[in-house]
Amino acid sequence: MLELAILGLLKEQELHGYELKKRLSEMLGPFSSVSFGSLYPCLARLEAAGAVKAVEAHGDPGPAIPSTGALTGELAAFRARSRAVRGSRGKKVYGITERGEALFEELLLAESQSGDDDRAFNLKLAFARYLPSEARLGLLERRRAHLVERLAKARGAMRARRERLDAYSQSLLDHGTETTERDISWLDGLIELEKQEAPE
Amino acid sequence: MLELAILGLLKEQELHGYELKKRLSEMLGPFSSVSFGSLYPCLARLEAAGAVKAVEAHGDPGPAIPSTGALTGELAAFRARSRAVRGSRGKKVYGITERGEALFEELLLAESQSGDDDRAFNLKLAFARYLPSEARLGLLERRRAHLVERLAKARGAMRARRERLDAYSQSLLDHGTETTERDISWLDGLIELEKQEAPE
DNA sequence: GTCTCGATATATCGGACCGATACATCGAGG
DNA sequence: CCTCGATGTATCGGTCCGATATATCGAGAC
Repeated sequence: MLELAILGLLKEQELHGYELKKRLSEMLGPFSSVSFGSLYPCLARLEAAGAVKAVEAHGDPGPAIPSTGALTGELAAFRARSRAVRGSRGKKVYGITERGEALFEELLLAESQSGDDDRAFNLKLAFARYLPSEARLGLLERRRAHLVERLAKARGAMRARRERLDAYSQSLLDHGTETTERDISWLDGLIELEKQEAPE
Repeated sequence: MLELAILGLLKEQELHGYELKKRLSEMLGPFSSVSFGSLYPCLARLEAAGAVKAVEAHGDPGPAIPSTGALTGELAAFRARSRAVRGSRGKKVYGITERGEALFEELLLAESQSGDDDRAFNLKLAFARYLPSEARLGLLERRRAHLVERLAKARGAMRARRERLDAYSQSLLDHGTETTERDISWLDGLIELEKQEAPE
């Protein structure tokens, strides 16, 4: 799912990894932030897949690299190759390719059958402006259905086992249930808005 | 953190993997449930570390295994070895050891500097009855401080960048903020209760 | 009686993501 | 000049996950 986030941000603007992480954190809140240990490998994957591409670092091209001591010809050549694509502070600025745009669409539309459902939904909603209205509505309603199911299962479990749980676990479960209810109300608000804006 | 959950459940009762998963799901709600792909390797780790131990499967010892066709001596010997520790349906029932009890205490007290903070807190709260009152209060107040900090950071980011975000992202962030506020209120309730029960 | 189906049960595999860590450069301030 | 903190890229080991394979058991169909 990180792919989706990166591609979505690069759609608007060319960025390097570090900046990408900052944008991501402010987009999804300081919770659920992304680590470099995921980000850089993911960028490498996307580059290998031809979905993003390191672009010429615009702005100041940086000083000549102060070659520290004697460099073998090999290393000097490598640095020369890097220089074309790295900015002043060794930045590698990435841009999205056409393949990347296509991949973005695909990921955004995909029924997230896999995994991390909360994270995936939040991410998709953050890029919902790229979806046609009916797909947006579908996303919201699928999410709502999911939460309603969750809630039903939680209530069932509570009815069956309440007496076996101590006060802390009960409070935890109650709070979780309440949070899910509020999530559903919030979704209802968004769905309402969505329908108003596309009535027919 | 899965270790903590497993040890906590085995503290109360000897269980096998499948049952462990069910208990875990009902303890933490149907969200944030644990997969077998984590559970079994984790049980193996704990067994290797001497924190849990496969115990004699009580109840019916199961029928003689209907050895399907010809078995090599190797395989027959292996099955014989397993038989001692597996119940009727091939169940492997685990119990906690003294090392496991010690590990549980350690994990429960540990300042969860690492990782998955939400999950870790929920888990610890679910086992809070094993903590002395002041440690419980510490857990709650550390969590509260964490959320307050989160909230401050989120608000700061919002003030700075609100105009750059579309309506969907804004709604997402607002909802997240509100949820965090409610989490804090909930914690305040728990802290209040805790203080009433141990006033001096 | 036997056949099939769903629940019970254990286990492994590849992959995503994380925290820790290492390393280098830059700018501000002492 | 020098150190310190922010910027910046990258890798490593490990945890957890979903998918999948495999096998047994009990209930109900027929």
